[in-house]
Amino acid sequence: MEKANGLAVESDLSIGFFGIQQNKLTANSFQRLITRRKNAIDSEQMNGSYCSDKRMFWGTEFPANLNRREDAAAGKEVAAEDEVDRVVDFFSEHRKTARDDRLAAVDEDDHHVMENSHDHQSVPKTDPDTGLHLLTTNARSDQSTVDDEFSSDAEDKRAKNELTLLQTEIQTMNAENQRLKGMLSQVSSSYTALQMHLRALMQKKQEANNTKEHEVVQVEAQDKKHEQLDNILPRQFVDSECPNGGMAVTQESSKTSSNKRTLGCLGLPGDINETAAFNNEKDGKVIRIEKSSGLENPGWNPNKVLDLKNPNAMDQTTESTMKKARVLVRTRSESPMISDGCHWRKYGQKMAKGNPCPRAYYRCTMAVGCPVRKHVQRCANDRSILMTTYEGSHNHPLPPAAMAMASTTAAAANMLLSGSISSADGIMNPNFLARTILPCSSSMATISASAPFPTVTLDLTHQQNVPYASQLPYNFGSLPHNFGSLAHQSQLPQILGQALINQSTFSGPQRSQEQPQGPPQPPQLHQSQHASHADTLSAATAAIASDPNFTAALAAAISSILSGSHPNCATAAATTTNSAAATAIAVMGRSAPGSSNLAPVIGLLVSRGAIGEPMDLHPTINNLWQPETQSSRTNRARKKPLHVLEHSDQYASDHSPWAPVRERRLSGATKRRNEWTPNGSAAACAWNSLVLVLLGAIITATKFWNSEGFWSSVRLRTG
DNA sequence: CGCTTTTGACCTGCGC
DNA sequence: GCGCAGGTCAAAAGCG
Repeated sequence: MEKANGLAVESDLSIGFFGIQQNKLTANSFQRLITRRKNAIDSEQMNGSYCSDKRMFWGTEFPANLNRREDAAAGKEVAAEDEVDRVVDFFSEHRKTARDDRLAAVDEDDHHVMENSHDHQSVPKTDPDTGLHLLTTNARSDQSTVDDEFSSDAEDKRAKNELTLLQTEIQTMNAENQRLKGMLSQVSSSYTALQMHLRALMQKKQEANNTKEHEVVQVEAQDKKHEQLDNILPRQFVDSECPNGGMAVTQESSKTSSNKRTLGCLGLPGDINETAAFNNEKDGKVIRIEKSSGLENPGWNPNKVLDLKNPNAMDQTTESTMKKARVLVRTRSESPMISDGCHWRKYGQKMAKGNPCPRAYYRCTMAVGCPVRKHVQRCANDRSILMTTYEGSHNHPLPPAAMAMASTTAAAANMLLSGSISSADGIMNPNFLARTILPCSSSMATISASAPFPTVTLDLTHQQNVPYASQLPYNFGSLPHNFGSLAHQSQLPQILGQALINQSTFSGPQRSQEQPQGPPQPPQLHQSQHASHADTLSAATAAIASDPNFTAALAAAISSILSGSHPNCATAAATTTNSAAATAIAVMGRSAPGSSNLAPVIGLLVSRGAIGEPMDLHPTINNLWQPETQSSRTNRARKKPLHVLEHSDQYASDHSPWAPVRERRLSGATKRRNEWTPNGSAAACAWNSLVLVLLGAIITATKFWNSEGFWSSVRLRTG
């Protein structure tokens, strides 16, 4: 091996490949060269490759930006790597051809080198595909140096042109890849919103039509179907975590029937139960595909499509990706659990390594089969900090009180997921991510991504000055002090303003663009008035903080929306006399595109005690309000006939999958136990809700804000 | 008695 | 293959 211009090259063979011919050689030196070349080729054959380390080869012509190994280490995109692979294969093929030619030429040299050495001419071979000049016996060339240099320059230029074209193509494909990712993200968001809407509608319909007689008929029909299926299979499994439409795919160990696991849920429509089974010969397990009534599956998930040839592939990819995204909320709380508006059932507790405090595991019980889980643990270093980690997305309508946390965590998780997809290892630089997403949030919240699970951390522990119940009045009029801690962050208004700028769906009424210095005014709500948004947001912040009638006005506006007087936040904001309320509606209404825009505001109001519990506002949510507990689930299962249980646990409580979990009469003590908001910290929870709402807006906004600039910069840097 | 919480066993993935 | 750690299940204990 030799060094040339500081780059590692493999003797003169590589040089020959690039058309760099050598000078005239004497007979002796040529003989030595041939001997050396043959040794090199023999060595190459023993190693099984001409140039075992691609970096040596690429190092001469392809600088670091096409270095595969370094790209992988830097988190290069898969698509880009594929492209590089293609390039590598492309040139490897040509190198192989050139090598064969050279081997043949060297053999020939052995016979004729002595007598014909002076007469030999290099025989350039032109690749039919690329036009690259592949010289086979350049060492014997007696062409002039001038000709050599001319040929070398031409080949260099040609190779560089090829490289430029390839690099351009890679960049084009990267750009297209990002566009597709963006489209996928949008489709996913739209699907989620549509799914929620569909569930609400179906539930409404089910409530109207679901009579007892109908249920009995339905169960009998299901029994018949199951009897038929039981003839085919000794036992079937219906995964409770797949209450959605289509198929539930479970994997059953051949040794024990209790050892099953869900492979995924197939989004296949149809109303006839079907079951198929096939053996996975590799691990001796039986794969069962169960197709149940589409009407019985509220959470039908078209994202999950099973490839029968590779049943694990897509489902596991999607599922693992979604499951791995976590949102960690750090709060200061003395209560065992923060109030997030959802109902949870504790299903386990475990000592985690490195922390003397146990970790409690909870499962969302607001709907049967909801995949959302969380675990709660106190910080080892600071016991006053409660760390709540959320995982998964709710598959049911949420009460307004739960929307603040849910929308925030969902937005944060989506942000992380959409970003991590573009990196090879799925992990972003924590500091970079935090700085990019929340540049203003150093004292409010921080976001970080960490291994092994991509985790977004919403750190609310810096609000140490936020008074708890005893100090924080239930009046927004007291908010200036607290809100000011946010508002004094000079960048916050800009961020929120950017949120308005980047969310173009809002079409609120135009108002005066002039912002008087005196009493704060509502923000400019039209998207064309981008320039003033930062200022108007700043004014809005002050308006919310200073207006004592904010809550009442906001509640009135929301009531008008719910009663149908106003179809959306925009019109409600336009008609609300209270400027701060109009601002809040406008901001919140745009904070969660595609979802229930009012929900965060309602949740905020509920938590503030301004309006009643959500059942007073929304009949659909009311039906899902009662939590399920483990024992109720267990007992419900015990009391139901076996055939019902075998079909699905979820149907045991009610023959309709849309029906809520059976309500229970709770004793006073139980009710007290079920009070999620701990005594004395309700106001703190309300404050957290407010922060979470703002965080949701910020995260959602910056997701769009940075969708091009941020992620493309990451790609460019690694690409 | 009905319900919740506890807790040991079990499962699964990962690193060595 | 083994051990470890995180996560889950479900029987049993505890509570009102």
